[in-house]
Amino acid sequence: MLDLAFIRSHPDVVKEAARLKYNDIDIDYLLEVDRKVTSLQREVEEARAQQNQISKQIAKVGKDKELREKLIAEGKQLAEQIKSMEPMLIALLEERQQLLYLVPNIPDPSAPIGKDENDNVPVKYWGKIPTFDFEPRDLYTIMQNLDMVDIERGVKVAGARSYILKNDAARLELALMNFAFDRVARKGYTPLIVPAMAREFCFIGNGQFPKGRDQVYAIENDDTFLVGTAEVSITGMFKDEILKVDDLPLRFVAFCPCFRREAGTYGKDTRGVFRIHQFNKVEQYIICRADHEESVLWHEALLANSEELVQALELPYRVVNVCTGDMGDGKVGMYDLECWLPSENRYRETHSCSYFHDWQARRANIRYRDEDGKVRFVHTLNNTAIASPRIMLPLLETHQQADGSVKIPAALRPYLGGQEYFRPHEIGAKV
RNA sequence: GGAGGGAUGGCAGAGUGGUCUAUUGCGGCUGUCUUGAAAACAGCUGGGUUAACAGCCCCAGGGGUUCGAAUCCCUUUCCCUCCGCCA
Repeated sequence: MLDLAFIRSHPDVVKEAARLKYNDIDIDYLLEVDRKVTSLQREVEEARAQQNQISKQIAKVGKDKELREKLIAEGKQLAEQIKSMEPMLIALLEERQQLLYLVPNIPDPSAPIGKDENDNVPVKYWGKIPTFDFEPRDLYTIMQNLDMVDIERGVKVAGARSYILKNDAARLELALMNFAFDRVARKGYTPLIVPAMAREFCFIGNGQFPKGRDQVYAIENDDTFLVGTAEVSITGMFKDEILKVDDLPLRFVAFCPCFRREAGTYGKDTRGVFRIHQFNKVEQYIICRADHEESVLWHEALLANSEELVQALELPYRVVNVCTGDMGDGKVGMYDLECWLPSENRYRETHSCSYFHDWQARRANIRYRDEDGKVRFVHTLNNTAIASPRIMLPLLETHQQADGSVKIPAALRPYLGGQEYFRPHEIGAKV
């Protein structure tokens, strides 16, 4: 959410941002609604001020019955007048609020201008693209050979885009979570395990609602929804709080199961476990002072953290600067980290690193008192640390061996009891 | 799931229909005093709205009664105690 005062004074800047983000919000209409709100609000407030005056007089009047009756009649009339204006005012306020939720943030001038992921600009490449002296298998085949996954029974239990990780894949997922959790926590990020279900305000706060409502599972009979990322829960944690500037920045590394409906993706990435409804993720999240330079600094730091993780997993990757049309309404800037996927002979997204300035903070009303005692909205940022099974695609494909086994990167071995290779049923059994 | 009790400003805690539309204490800030600090004393000390304010709004959220609601009524949420169930 942007500052309404900013939209009023810079409508053209906001319109341009909406254009760059392919967002069809009608700013002129918003401003028209806003004008109606302020004029009606003034009328109501003036009537209320009068009413308050009369109430005070009534309290003081004492014995004079005649005067008392007269004042009560006046008060009654004002009460009715206010009552008649209020429904319209409430409706207008609500309409303005809903429109405000749809106004995108202003992208940073450094963000590439473009429509979709094809316009994202690679800014960094790391690692050597692997070559194989055998015919490399794709993830699904590797997992089948190692008896790591049961798609059919997953679908039987939970429907399309569901899966069951078994044997070494199940162990690998936990190891990956632990690996990322440990490594980021050691940098001073506070480890959290946050709720996977959250109330509506959390989703409005992080920007998932109202626009992305169709991507979220609602829990019947309860006012909660399943989160698609820990970011939702963490934003909700600090709703309506005023933080101390000395406590900033708050840095978190959070584990949480994630749920996504993936509505409208039928036929996309249907094979295997690339695009699924439920997965596990360790997320990085930062709340810092309202300062652009500081936001940018942390944005780079978050990216560097993820790069270190991926480097430790010995996975070639590239970083792309995400273009305006692909980055989402709330974001000022966004990097995607994409790992090389041998089976597709291209890079695919495994991490997403964003900064928001105060766009989320305004929605969730998260503020801090700065050194001068002034209350300001915080800045928020987040980035994936590791998401699985998505990361298994590059991991298992890149490190596969001619004999069908998979070599485990050294950095991950401590989390797998020192194991060096995944081989069929070395641990676990056929089901 | 059942029964009961609660929710007030950073914290504690008064206030059960209007006479200052939030008493007071703690904490915090400033000043006096002091070489400095402590103590003592004095003053200040929530958020929002608005171009701004002496205006208006906020006593968990929403609705109602009333000329007037922190206060009365309904409702939702959350917390606490007890019972039941339970990993």
